[in-house]
Amino acid sequence: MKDNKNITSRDVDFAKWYNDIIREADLIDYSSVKGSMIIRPYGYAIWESMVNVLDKKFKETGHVNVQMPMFIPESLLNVEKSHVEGFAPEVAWVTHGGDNKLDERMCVRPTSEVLFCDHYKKIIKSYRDLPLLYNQWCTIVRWEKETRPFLRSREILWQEGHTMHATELEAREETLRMFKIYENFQKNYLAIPVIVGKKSEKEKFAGAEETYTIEAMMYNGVALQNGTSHYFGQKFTKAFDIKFLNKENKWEYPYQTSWGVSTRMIGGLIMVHSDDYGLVLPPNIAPIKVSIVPIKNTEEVLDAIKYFEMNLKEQDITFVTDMSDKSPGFKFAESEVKGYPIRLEIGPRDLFNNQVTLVRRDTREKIILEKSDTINKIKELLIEIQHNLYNKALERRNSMLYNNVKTYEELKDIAKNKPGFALINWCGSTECEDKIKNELGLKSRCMPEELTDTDGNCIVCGKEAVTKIYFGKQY
RNA sequence: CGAGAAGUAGCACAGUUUGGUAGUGCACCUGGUUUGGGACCAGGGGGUCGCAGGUUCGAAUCCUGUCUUCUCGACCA
Repeated sequence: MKDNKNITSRDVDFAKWYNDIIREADLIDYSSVKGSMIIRPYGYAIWESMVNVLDKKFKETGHVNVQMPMFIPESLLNVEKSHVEGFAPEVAWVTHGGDNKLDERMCVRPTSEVLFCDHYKKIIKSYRDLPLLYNQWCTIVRWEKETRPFLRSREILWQEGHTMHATELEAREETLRMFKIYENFQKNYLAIPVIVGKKSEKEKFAGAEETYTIEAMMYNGVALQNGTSHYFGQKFTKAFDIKFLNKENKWEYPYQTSWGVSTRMIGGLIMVHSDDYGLVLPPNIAPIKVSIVPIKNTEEVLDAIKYFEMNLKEQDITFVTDMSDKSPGFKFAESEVKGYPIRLEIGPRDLFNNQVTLVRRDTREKIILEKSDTINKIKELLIEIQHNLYNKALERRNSMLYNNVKTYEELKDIAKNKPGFALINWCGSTECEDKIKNELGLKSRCMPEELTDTDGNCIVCGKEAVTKIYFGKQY
């Protein structure tokens, strides 16, 4: 069996492979606006699958959905200084309404902290109004210079949670609670092993006191920031003069968080699991779990298909049946391109023996089994494929993790010859961080909480290290 | 935003050097034969050659501008 003839091999040209997968699986189309992609039905179905899981988890933790305006008047964006400095270079401005120039220009939201604050200022009066746990599903715009499908676009489809709390402790707990939900989601649903931790001062969100990040490693060792959760303290609430009366009848500024994930996760999903035959989707997130392929349209085959369709429906297992007049070989290839976790081949030869052929997408192994065992085997396999994909990704990631880097020379060698993440001792200074970036092209990923104990000095300047931190190339 | 490459049918590309009626493969439609790893035969449809100017009797082809895509960098959460 040969590789898919329309897909460049992953090991030959990773970037081209990535674009080929997206095209062949019908995930997106390019639009006439740079970096503003058209998400096609199958791509959107993957996003919907993510939305369904996350939205449920948000609601379980007490959050409610709202919809804010998409425009931000310039004066509103300017309220919090470090925030506007971070985002101003990449916002799109609306200057006209029809032919009339606006008195005040407005940007298209690059993120909605200030919109929420503007609203919260009006509705927060008492400690009884807190906590306020809002989320919105929406698109935002950031005028990126270089764009890539899913990984970096100008228009971004995402979710942003914005919450207000009476105490610092509550807000910090919220930041970590949502961070944990993201982490578990990526592990358990996307089957992506992630490295989590705090961002450095230099890399944190504009306006945040602390940024927690989920860092995923792609097949080629490059990092993808796949979600963030921010603790703001009272920075914005003071800037916006948002106050509430506490139980002692005294004015206080509430504490704030925000957190978000985007369709970038689809890019991560592709670059972690997919192969030269096409997309590979973990069963827990795949919109369609089983593809049914009739080998020949005989009466027995059609009857068997009806039987399986009925049973799958009963078990709530999503499926597609390819009844087109394409040849079986075409249908096999097609269901591999689409990444359906399990393929059920039904032909006269198997049926004659009361059997069917099952093919798992992750290993492409063919399994022949009794017709009556099929549904149970499918249920079993969906779980096994999920685990296998995670374990394979974990093994691969660990093979590109360098946790024992002691010198700058070693780091240099990794930057040049070994794709992946390197964990180093760091003094905490932006100077040393910049030096690594400028000389080696690596950016800091995060400081993992459980690995903060240092065992030496900063490998850049030799001063006492205050933490361990991962560095790597990023998308 | 800098350097480089590309844009011709849904996809992949030839044609551009040397200006002269738009091509190939796959995909698509119709009919038939097929069907266990991308079927075969016959017939058919589809492109103002990214867009806008210019040069010319005549532009896919030459010139200018612009947009989009890709690669590498810079920027960027």
